[in-house]
Amino acid sequence: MNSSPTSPAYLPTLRQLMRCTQAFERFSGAHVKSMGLTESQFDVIATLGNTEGMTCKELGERTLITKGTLTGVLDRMEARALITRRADAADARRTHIALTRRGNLLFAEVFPAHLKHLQRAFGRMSEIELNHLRDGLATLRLAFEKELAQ
Amino acid sequence: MNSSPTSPAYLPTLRQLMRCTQAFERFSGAHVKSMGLTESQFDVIATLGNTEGMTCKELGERTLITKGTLTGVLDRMEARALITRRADAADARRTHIALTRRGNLLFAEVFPAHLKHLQRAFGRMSEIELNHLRDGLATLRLAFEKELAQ
DNA sequence: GTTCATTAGTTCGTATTAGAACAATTAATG
DNA sequence: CATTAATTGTTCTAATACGAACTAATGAAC
Repeated sequence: MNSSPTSPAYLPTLRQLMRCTQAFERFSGAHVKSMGLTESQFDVIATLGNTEGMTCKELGERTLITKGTLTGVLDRMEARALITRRADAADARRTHIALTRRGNLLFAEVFPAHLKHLQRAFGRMSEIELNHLRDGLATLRLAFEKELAQ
Repeated sequence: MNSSPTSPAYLPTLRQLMRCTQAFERFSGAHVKSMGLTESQFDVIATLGNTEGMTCKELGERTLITKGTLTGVLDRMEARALITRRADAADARRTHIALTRRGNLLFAEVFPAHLKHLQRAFGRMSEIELNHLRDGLATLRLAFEKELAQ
């Protein structure tokens, strides 16, 4: 049936990883978009909410957005007056990013609503199942990172 | 510490899902790129390899690339003479995509090499762990798709 | 204290990415 | 058969996405 020399046993897991992530992005993205934001923009707002703000570097690490991409995302959010860029007094290389008053209002509106939306899907799994899944994902992630480090 | 009304229990799982997928894409993408392909182009080659070819629709469903994106990916692969587009005789709406001789040579070269590369990371987990992870991911994916259908 | 290596952000080039609108074609229905 | 609905792929717009090169600024080493 399959001409390859026995398909690796890990392929179904990889396949589910990609399909699950894609399903999440469709499910989450559709809702976020209905609130006038992209997934990246929502991530930035969710990360900056309830904080004093942070540098681009830290924001990028938390949102998994690389710095080159982050510049453009922040440009558009700054144009919409959702965030501000402020030079760091102590270290002129750093830029401090924070939500504006308007950004905070949006955060308060969309963040709880989105958590509630996600809850509808995650609520279909038990906490035990979710914890097992979390651990399995963490193990696999470490495997990738260890191999990448070599 | 956290001003939100108790953070949902599913967030750590979601976090690991995104971080795991991103780690995979870095690990896989770096290797694929070293062979002169993008992740999407590799997916197309891997899907078309050892087949008679297929329509854009089927190719898109298997690779998880939406049709609007697929057109551009195929354009660039056609320009590199890796794939051909052939009109379907029975149904003029359909386009039949297949690897060229050159595409097949590339497939035979990069596909086994990439499976071997991935094996290094997945080999760090037992088959039992991988199967549990696969099942957990499948369950969560279904949860997203069911909610999306409503 | 000056040179060298690092770090933080921006800019740039190339390639996705999703979704909506579109054209061409086929199917379904009366 | 004619009209309508559904399907397939392309085109278009806006927004990522990544890495490499670049600039400005800080830190390290001597």
